[in-house]
Amino acid sequence: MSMPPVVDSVNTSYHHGHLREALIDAATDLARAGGPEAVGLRSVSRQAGVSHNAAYRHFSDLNDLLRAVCVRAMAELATRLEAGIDRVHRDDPIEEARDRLWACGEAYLRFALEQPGLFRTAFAVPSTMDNLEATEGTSPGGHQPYALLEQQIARLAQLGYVEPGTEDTAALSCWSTVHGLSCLMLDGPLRSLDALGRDEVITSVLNRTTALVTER
Amino acid sequence: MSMPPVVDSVNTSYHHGHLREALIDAATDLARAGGPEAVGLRSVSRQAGVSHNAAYRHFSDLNDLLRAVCVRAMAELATRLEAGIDRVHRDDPIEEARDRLWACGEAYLRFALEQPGLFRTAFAVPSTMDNLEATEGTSPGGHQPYALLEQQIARLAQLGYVEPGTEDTAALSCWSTVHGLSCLMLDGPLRSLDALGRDEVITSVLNRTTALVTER
DNA sequence: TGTACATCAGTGAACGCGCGTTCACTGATGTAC
DNA sequence: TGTACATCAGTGAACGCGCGTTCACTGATGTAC
Repeated sequence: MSMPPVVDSVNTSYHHGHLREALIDAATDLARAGGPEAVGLRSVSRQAGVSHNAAYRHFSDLNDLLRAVCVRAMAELATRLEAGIDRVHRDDPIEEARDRLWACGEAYLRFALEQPGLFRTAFAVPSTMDNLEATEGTSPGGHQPYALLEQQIARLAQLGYVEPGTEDTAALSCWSTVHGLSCLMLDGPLRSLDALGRDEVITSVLNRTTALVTER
Repeated sequence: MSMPPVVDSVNTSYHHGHLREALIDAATDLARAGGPEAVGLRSVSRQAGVSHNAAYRHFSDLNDLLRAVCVRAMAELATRLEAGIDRVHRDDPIEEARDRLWACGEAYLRFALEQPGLFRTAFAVPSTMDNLEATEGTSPGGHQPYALLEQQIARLAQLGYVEPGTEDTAALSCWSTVHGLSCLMLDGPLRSLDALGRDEVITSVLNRTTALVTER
């Protein structure tokens, strides 16, 4: 039951020791560079410097590996959101709550633009055809990013700036807007915008969206 | 210069006559069923009942074919939006304009849910790495769906229900929201919602979004 | 403490698949004289 | 009107690729006695 030895340098021994984690790391690198399409059992094994069959000791098949990478990517997005939120401190609690909602949306968009591969991977959860029970895991509540958004909305509701009973709709609307703008700028018709145009669009849409939530 | 003969029944002759259109039709069928990933030169040729090389007489390569299918899918989306908008007639012009914006969004979401394959295909325009000039075609203005949305916003502005100068932001926000909700329900964390839950979410988010535009 | 053995975690060869693309070809069509 | 010929639009075989997966294997580890 003892932990396998930790080897920081390149492991040349037959037994790897941390292959599962190493494979997810490698898959994340590939996803970062090329999106979920770049994640394959062979490509990942190659990236990890291991024979293409070793992965089967740790994942039942490709989808199993993909799921793990999606979870990792989603967690990375959540970390970014949290960092963006925690950076905001204001004397006025109302101002703080509003700016934190804003920062949450901005971090989401920045992550999408700076890490398009990972962003797409986070949402490329393999279809659940072969794994019915996994359906439960796809409810919005289970997603850390959504939970963070809900917290900001809840805080605003607490301060009386969101009509009671409309928190869910407010959160879903915000999420939709920010997610949609991300998609439009990544793959969609807004993809050809330059950095300046992007910033303008981001600012104006975020202002408009948070204004909807906070003023009333 | 005469047009090739129109053959309605299955064409058994060596020369097809309308192969280009037939290939796009076949590709659209495949995209409808399986999304853009299902569109390949071989699969499409097979679907069209033609040897896998014939496509090269009409398309320079796979991306060329894919682009044609994207255009077709986007046009089909636009047709749906137009139908949804044109169905709305009210005595009060303000009510009409607001309901038309609502209908526009609803048609967008319905198309995404009813034709997920085509919807994803519409936005899966091949990357422009190999075709620099195509970049110009990806500005939002060139998209029929966006143009239709802009018309509704412009009408509301004309009636004094959108602050002058904010039309662009309003349109982009609406588009982002509706597009984002589509993505979240198709591939994303909202995919496991049942029909009833979807309808609730759609209604509440659309109400909220159009209210933002029209009341003020 | 030493040894036999089960178990685990890797390796490497092989299978079959569908793909995009290229090649030489052939059947059909249209045109010049 | 008839014929020769260029052009066009298909065919079918072949190449090379990367993929997921299976198989028999082997080196390393841990455990029972």
